[in-house]
Amino acid sequence: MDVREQILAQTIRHFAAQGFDGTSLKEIAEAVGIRKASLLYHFPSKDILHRRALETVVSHWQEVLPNLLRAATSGEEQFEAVIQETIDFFISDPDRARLMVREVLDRPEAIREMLKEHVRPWLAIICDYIRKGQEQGRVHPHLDPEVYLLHMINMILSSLATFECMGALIATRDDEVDLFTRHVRELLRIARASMFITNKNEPGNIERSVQGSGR
Amino acid sequence: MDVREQILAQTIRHFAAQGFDGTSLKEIAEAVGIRKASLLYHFPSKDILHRRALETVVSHWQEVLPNLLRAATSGEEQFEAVIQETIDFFISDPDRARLMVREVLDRPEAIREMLKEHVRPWLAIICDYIRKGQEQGRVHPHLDPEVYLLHMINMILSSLATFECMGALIATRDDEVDLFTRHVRELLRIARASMFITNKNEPGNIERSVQGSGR
DNA sequence: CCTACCGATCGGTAGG
DNA sequence: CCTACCGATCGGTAGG
Repeated sequence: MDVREQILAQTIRHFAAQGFDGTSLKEIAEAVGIRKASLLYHFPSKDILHRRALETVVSHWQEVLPNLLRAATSGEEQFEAVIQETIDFFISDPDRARLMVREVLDRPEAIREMLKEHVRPWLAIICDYIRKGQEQGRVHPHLDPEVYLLHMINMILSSLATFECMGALIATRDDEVDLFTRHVRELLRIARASMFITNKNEPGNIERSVQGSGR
Repeated sequence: MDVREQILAQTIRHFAAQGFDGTSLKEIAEAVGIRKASLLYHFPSKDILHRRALETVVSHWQEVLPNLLRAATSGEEQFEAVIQETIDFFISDPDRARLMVREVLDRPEAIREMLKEHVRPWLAIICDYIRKGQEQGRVHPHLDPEVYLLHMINMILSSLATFECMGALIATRDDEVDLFTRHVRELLRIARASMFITNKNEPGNIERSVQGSGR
């Protein structure tokens, strides 16, 4: 891995843990093993470094997104596959979720414009499928598709961003299931139960997400 | 309102919007209309100011919490009253939600200990009522009580903290219902539909929350 | 509650 | 990729 990539990786790590204002260029440089002035040769300002770090996360996401949408073109299993893929993406590196939540809090206007331009069109497509499900009587008639999806995105992002801390509220049980697996399982159950009209409400298969985390 | 209260109010505002590291004592002092050195007479360090600001929010919450629990002592309506009260508390000042989410990201270990000591005992009480509901067949048998509550707390907190930004993803409709009302309505619907075994899935009455926001 | 001031650290530049 | 350095701002103190 070349220096530029190392800088970006450490930037994401540090910004996710301490935020933009809480991280100095010196910290990042030393985590890479160079001097601050050398870092500023690769990225001429802290703002530009910040922008490039965000682009790294967002572009990874935009590579995955088309696959999600292909899976979302029909019924119940496909919908769950989308939720599962989204969860997997952020499980594979929780710093992505933390960075995005911080960004929403720190620069709401900039993210607003980004969402409008790059996320809302994709959301509209999924909403159409949800409305079809409502016409077919498979999806709860009172569900508000746009707002439902917003809540799911928000729940996935922030529950993974805060799990390490908020998990302290969950009591350990005597069975073999670890906290994180229960967390993801319940997340999927809530998404499913609040969407579909059905009697079956089993936990379902989430083996992939468990393998995806390294817990 | 005396100076000390003004300082705390402006501290909560600024920390919520820009975070601890992104806010200087000079900014807070000038928002109150005094000099930085005068602020440091009332609160001898930035860390102490931070602690007092947090205590202000948490103690407000702890005044409200017993009322919630009293409402939570039985059936379906009571449960919804608790969710509604929690939502109302954070709607009445969204900075509370933003500050708490930031705190979880910035100081996870400190918050972890706080949650274990002050929140987990209350949660255990609510969990018992959920388990009773499961025995009576009113609550989904696969629901994981602790984890479910964690997701609800997280969803309420972070959806209100990020609504102003994330709301950009919701398309405006032609009817009379504004975005924020739809947001809270869907939040309640998800909480209800993922918990109770029932056919009725109406939006329900959320007039209080709409009045509580000043939108 | 103020003015005046402190050392430390910040992001960034010059020059090699 | 480095050393050496810049002005600005930070949290905090002295003294009144």
